[in-house]
Amino acid sequence: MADRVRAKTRKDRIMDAALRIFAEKSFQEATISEISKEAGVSEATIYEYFGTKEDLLFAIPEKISNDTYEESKAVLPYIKDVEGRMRAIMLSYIQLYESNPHYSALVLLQLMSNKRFRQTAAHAAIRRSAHSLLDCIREGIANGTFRPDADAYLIRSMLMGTIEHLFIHWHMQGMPRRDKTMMEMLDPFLEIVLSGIRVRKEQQGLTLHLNLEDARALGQILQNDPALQSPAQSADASCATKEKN
Amino acid sequence: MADRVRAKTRKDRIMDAALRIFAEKSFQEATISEISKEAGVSEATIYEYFGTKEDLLFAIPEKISNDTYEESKAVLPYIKDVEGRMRAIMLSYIQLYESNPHYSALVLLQLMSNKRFRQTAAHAAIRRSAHSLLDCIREGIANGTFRPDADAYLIRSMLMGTIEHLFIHWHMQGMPRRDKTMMEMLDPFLEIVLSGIRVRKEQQGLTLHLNLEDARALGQILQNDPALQSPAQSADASCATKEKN
DNA sequence: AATACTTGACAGTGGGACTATGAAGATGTA
DNA sequence: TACATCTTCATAGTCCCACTGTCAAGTATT
Repeated sequence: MADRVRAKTRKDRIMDAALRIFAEKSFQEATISEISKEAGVSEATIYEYFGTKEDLLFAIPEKISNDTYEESKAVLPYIKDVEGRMRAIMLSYIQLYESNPHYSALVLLQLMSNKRFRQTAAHAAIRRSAHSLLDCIREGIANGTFRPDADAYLIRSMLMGTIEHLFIHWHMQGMPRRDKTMMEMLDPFLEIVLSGIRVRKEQQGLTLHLNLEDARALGQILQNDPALQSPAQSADASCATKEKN
Repeated sequence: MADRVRAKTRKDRIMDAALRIFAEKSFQEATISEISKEAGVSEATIYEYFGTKEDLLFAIPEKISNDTYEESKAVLPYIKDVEGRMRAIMLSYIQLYESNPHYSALVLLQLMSNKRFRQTAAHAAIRRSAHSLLDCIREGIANGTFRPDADAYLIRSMLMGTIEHLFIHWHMQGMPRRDKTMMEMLDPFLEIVLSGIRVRKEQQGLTLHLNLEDARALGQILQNDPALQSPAQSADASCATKEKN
């Protein structure tokens, strides 16, 4: 029993050391002997737990990927509106990547382009997360939040691709430079994407774009109209008016 | 002289073979001996032209990256409006990636995450292309096409990140599956991004959103107004009216 | 014909992933 | 305490591959 615990910490020590070294150097440039020294175990022990160097690599992201998916699966049902759910998913991605830079470096720089990684338990968890984002978008299209001609796959690629691109460059050109945090960029980013696929609220009615001159003229007309003299100065609550600048 | 030509074709044969093999397997799994057989030269010859396997890798994308940049540099000045120029850049990316799948696999899957590649001539050319996209966005912000609070870096990351994401997945999960071509997705994609950062045309005036009922009431009022009896039934040409569905 | 340059064949060298083996501990059980 | 089992380690060795060095055989160039 104490045995099991010991074994577990040993295994974890190996994975911790490997994560650090794989992320800082790269999978290819890291050596098993280096990892064994860093973890304080012998090389043979590493080969006992993980058959090959690549198996070790694939084992590392498994736990964290799974936990992240399970957590979001638990939380998402409580968020009713589609956009809020999408925002929550994106936020959890950003937080995951930002607070585990080694993990994100590993996944985005080393694993993303590895064909064998795609047949891995860790990748399955990542795919499930990505799928829940796709589901949100589809639901938004189905329930009339988003335009029916929106391409759900494209939207998801925009959301994920942008975040991944930002983090890849964050990792590549040394992390320091970056005036804005990722978190601060999320809402402006989402607003651009979502505003581009939302169904316009006034779909059933009419939209008038007036320049200042014309607006004044219209105001005059309405003021002079006898039908409007009795109520307050504004016409009706159901006539939404939006000012720009 | 004939010597030089021979040398050049030999060098090119090596790079061609290497590109194919690096892209189909991967840099790590490819061997020099394999490339030498495919190119029909001896291993020693490869080491003569390219000092190391990695130097060979870095040499491959140099020409095509440079040519692409030079071509766009020649064409872009003829496109006056910023959005058209941005579309041209994106289109050239897509065409480059789509018609040279080996090249895009190499750049997106093998080189993107290689720190040493960033100090390479090929990467410098890629950076210049990316910079011209950034310049377009900044110009759009400066000349009032785009909103002044738009984040040029974010926009560029959206544009590049989405395309890269789409192509990475195109390469990874076997290229077949994909009902729409990348080209068909470009305009819907651009429209989402651009509509999210454009300055609204009627910024100086007023936008009225009316439901059907209110629109009819307004119509009544305008019809009854004596000031509007003489001209045609429509108010004024400068009053833009847009109908939705 | 003579010289210089290019290419190829081949034999190493070294590093690192992985295997095999047996000894030394650690743990559990009678 | 004695014995059996399981884990860890150290060591030695295999294999593969990038890379080096050498030399001989072409192939221009003069």
